[in-house]
Amino acid sequence: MFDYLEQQLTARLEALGWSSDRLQFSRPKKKENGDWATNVAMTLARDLKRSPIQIAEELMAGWQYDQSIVAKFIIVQPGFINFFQSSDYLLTQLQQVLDIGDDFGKGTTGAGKTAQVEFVSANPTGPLTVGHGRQTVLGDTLSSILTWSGYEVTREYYFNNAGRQMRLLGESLKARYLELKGLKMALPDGGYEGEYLINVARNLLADQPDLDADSDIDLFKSFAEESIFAIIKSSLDRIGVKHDVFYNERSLYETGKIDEVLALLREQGLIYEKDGATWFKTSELGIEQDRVLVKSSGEPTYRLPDIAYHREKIARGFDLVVDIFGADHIDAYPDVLSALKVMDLKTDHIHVVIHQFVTLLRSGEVVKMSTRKANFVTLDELIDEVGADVVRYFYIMRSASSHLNFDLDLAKRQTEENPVFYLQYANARISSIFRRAKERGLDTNIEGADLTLLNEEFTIALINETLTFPEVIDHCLRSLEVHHLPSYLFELATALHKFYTEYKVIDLDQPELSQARLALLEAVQITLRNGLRILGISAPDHM
RNA sequence: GCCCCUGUAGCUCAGCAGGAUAGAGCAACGCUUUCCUAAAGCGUAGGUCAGGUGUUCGAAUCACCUCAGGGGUACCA
Repeated sequence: MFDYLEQQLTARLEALGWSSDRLQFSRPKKKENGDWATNVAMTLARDLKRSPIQIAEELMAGWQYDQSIVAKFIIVQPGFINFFQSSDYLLTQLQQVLDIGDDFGKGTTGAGKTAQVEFVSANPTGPLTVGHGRQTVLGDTLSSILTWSGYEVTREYYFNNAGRQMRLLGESLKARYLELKGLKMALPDGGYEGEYLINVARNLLADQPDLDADSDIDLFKSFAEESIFAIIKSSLDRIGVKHDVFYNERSLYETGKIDEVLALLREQGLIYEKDGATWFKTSELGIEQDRVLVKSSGEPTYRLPDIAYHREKIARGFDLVVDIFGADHIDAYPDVLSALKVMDLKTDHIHVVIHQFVTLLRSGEVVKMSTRKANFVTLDELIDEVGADVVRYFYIMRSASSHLNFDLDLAKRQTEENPVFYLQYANARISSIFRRAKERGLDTNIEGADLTLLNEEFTIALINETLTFPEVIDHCLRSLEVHHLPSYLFELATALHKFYTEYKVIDLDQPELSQARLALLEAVQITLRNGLRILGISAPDHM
């Protein structure tokens, strides 16, 4: 209908010699204002120096519209033109949902295109925390939206298993290991104090009991890395996330990509040495101060491999690249982009989604989180407490740019009034009605149902809500914000519950009407299931 | 100091490609179950959209300023 209106109105504007540049349509909030509206008459009023109402009337005078799409249109103060869809159109759309089924809502925006989503990317120094969890679910859900829109998506995890932090980790494990053998040894300065490392040390002791203070640190380091990666991957698995590529930063050194970047930047005269370190002259690129790329110790800072990695992302030819970062990484992003631009690379297709922090509340107190300190809450613990479905929903129900308050007590206490269960219940309710309908001997085959019987107020509302699904997916895609989807599904569930209380689906005296209503419920269930599938939340048939 | 995010109902937050009377959940109060799952539905109450100025026919939405909270501003990642 949108396409039809746009094409029709554009033609009419042009016929009158008026500009169609500012033609736009919106969905009115109130149903008395129709299904689609345009404000074009008001935006033209200034240029044409006439009243919006007059303009609208002249524009629409004598319009012969397709009655299988548009039922009527009205011109109202202060100058809106409101369009009402025909019931033919509505029911045709509904029939299409039934025909398309599991594919309802899929878009073609990304057809034939590739996308890469980088998320989590936590180094293997500790279990995933509640903070990582947000990024995990955000990235995974966004990936699903992209897949749903036709993209071929690569979910990627970038990690670094070398450098100062990993060395500290190895030393921390060594200290824990020796501690278990009764040898008092202090953790290194700034070392990892978390309990999980004691467990890793226990496993190492069981595996290799003969290590001592003189043993090679690399041994501890690699054992720690393997153990912790196993923990991380198990958390990801529990929450239903699977990465396609684990990209090791080290490979950038081995293939010489790091040196290439340095050479390219040097060619541009943007590299200099000072105090034994190698500096990137970011001050020439509009950034406040210069940055160190290689420390005086010879080790690069994280910026250099980040630049090389993103150069590789571009070289790998993705049509769309999305980085999901926590707010603490916000500073690196402009450096990386400016470096890429200096190297004459196109960066328009690289998008960065920055999510704000998760504040965890327990008993009304803010829980401080730090991987290196002992007191943090892991994603695993969170899943243990509230379950994977609830965790996934809570993480994406808010926009990424909002600070997220995750109240553990509330999440646990409220399990029965949780929005997740509200959605799942809507789905289960439909399944239940179908089961009951069969028991009562109704024909639950919806083929050939007479949809024209669906004409009551809340029925129409439910159909409209169902048909909005593709627009919601599109909105998520354009904004790279996934929280619109859970909001929408919640509204759809509300419309369903409302419908359920108003009308009886199973009515043995009116089998045709029952069949038509079952057909509608089928369409609603298709939509709920498709939506929940994207969110990675289960859709049980019983509650 | 500078950069990013945020400020909307008691609480948690949607809405922010400018549109018509600003929404939801929770909390509060009241109502609905001989009938397809009440994990539901309906109603009442609750707002100077942080404050100010500007742009516009029209601003919660855009611009600028101020205030408040969070994050960053490392030869940590």
